[in-house]
Amino acid sequence: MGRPPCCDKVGIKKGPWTPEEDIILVSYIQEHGPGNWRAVPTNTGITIFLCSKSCRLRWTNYLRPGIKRGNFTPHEEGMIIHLQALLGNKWAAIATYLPQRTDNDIKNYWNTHLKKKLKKFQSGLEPQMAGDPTAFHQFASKSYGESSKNESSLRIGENSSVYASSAENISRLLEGWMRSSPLQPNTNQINGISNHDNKFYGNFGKIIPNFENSDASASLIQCYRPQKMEHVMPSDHELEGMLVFDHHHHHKSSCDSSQKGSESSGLIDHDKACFEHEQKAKIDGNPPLSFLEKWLLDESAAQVEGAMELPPIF
DNA sequence: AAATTAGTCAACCGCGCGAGG
DNA sequence: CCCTCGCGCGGTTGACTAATT
Repeated sequence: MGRPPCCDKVGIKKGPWTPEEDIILVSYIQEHGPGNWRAVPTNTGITIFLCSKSCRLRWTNYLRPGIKRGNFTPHEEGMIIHLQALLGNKWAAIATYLPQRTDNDIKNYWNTHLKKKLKKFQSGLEPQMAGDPTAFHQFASKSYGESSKNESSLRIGENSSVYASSAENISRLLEGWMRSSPLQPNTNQINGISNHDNKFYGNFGKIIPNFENSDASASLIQCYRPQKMEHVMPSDHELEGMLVFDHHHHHKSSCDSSQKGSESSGLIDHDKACFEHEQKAKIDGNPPLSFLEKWLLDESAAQVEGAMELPPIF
């Protein structure tokens, strides 16, 4: 079908996204919820804007609350390897198991890191092992299983408790952020954040009503200060709070799954994908996700592997 | 210090699918 | 049925940065 019509219009700007555009997009989504992307460019009141497709992409891959940036943990790495072996290059499906990561992120990580690792791994294998498609998978299982012991909070089966943590965390964090804003002259460096930075982020609050207490604001701030934010909101505890947004929608989407069509509740792509994937899997005769989850998260996954017909990995 | 190469990742593009007319 | 539209996905590109020469 090609490019969406809105992209062909003369005067439609293409990326990269500016902070101002991000703010407008976030504030719009805050008000209307994600979805109905077609309407976003026209309703934002800006004539020169990015096409709806770009808006959706920017939101899902960058601005959406709860997105974790930075290095992948061994646990996440292991999960990706597991899931890639199971599902193939179904990055969206894989991303449903890593709620904090986007499909784009996972795809990039696979292409830039894991592919290389795999190559290295295979070249370092004994000839007979190199031909064994499960070898890398087993290698991943090991690291995945070991890291799992220390990262139980990331387990899918316990996601609900993770997500159920209070959103107040974000508010508190943001309060701290906004308080140390430009009007306080002598706070040159707070947690590595300069006055200039404070001024910049403090201004978000002026532009967007209730910005300080919004999930999106946390995400937006994180986007623009990825390194320094590690000092400010790095902990899993605090990140958990950000996930409340996702969980709320996820729960909603699961409960409201009977509501067909383009409901304005603003289903997040990820939630939709998760639900659809599960339905699809049931239809296709693939193991339902609940089973996969169990299998994936079972620390004795290696034993199960033997019982389960795995598709060739590569 | 400058030039070159390699690595990373945000963003774009093309395609397919489903819904609605 | 057929067509159009909106959306989502996977592959790819290209700008930027870091590392190396």
